[in-house]
Amino acid sequence: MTDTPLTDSHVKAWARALRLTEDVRQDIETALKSAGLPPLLWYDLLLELDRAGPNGLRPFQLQSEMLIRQYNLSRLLSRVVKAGYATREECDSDGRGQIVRITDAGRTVKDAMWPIYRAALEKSFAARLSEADAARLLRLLS
Amino acid sequence: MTDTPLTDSHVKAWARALRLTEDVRQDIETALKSAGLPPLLWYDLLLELDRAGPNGLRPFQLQSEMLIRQYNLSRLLSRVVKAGYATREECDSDGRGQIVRITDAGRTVKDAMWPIYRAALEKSFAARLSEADAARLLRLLS
DNA sequence: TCAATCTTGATGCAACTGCATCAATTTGCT
DNA sequence: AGCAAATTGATGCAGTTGCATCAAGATTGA
Repeated sequence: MTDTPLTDSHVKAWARALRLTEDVRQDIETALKSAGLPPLLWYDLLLELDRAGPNGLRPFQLQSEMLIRQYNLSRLLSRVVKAGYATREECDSDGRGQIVRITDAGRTVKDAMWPIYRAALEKSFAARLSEADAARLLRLLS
Repeated sequence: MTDTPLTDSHVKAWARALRLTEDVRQDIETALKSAGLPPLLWYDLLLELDRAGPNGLRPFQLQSEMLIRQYNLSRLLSRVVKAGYATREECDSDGRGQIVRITDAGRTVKDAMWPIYRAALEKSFAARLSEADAARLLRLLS
């Protein structure tokens, strides 16, 4: 089963990548928090919901888009809905299911988050990686 | 202050990198858990302690090695010490401080974690990245 | 048809994290 | 020396996550 054996380069690259993403992510969370905005996870959710448009999404669809566990999404949705950034409605075609849609307030907050997110990315991520390197990185991970 | 402006490549590369590391990390955690072993964070700690040798390390030194908050390390240490994988002793030269050392049991568990960690890395990380790409990635992030 | 199985989503409980703050030194300044 | 400031580490509380499990509706198949 080991088509691609694990090499020393893999291990070292993994360690670096983990370090970097943890670090950058932390910087982003800190920036969002000190701007009085919700955490990064909410941004991902609102982004998906906004992209989905007026038809909304079923939670299980969100689950596969975002890297998140079912029970975790369930509770995240509770919080986000409670905050007024999304709505949960019953699903006509499936009695078990729901349809989740972003609200105007949700769109507003998402849009407010992006400049902060972006600035943090610039300071924390772009500062360590030239544009050329970012392009290479993107190619590597595609 | 924006030496390196944030480009579209940066943003996309960031999204990919975050996705990848989250995904791989999750696979590793799952593998460790189903092997009845402690989480990844413990491995990092035990690795640092083992590297430090018999002199051990001060918590604040561990803090700067690992990406972890002070209060978080404090409690992680409590758990790891309670599990018998490390010891906390008073520090002679600094009455506030402690010295943390790995125990034999800690070394044993660390060594038991590595094959699982490694196998998960192989399946989850190496499977998506050739050795050449891993080497490129490492170079990019160095 | 209708019972077994699968899918969708929620929740009680325990563990973990973030935040604010505290206590006990140690260090630095005058 | 003596006191303010900084460093080191712990902890109460609230919020979040993981795990196991549950409930309710869909689907499959004899």
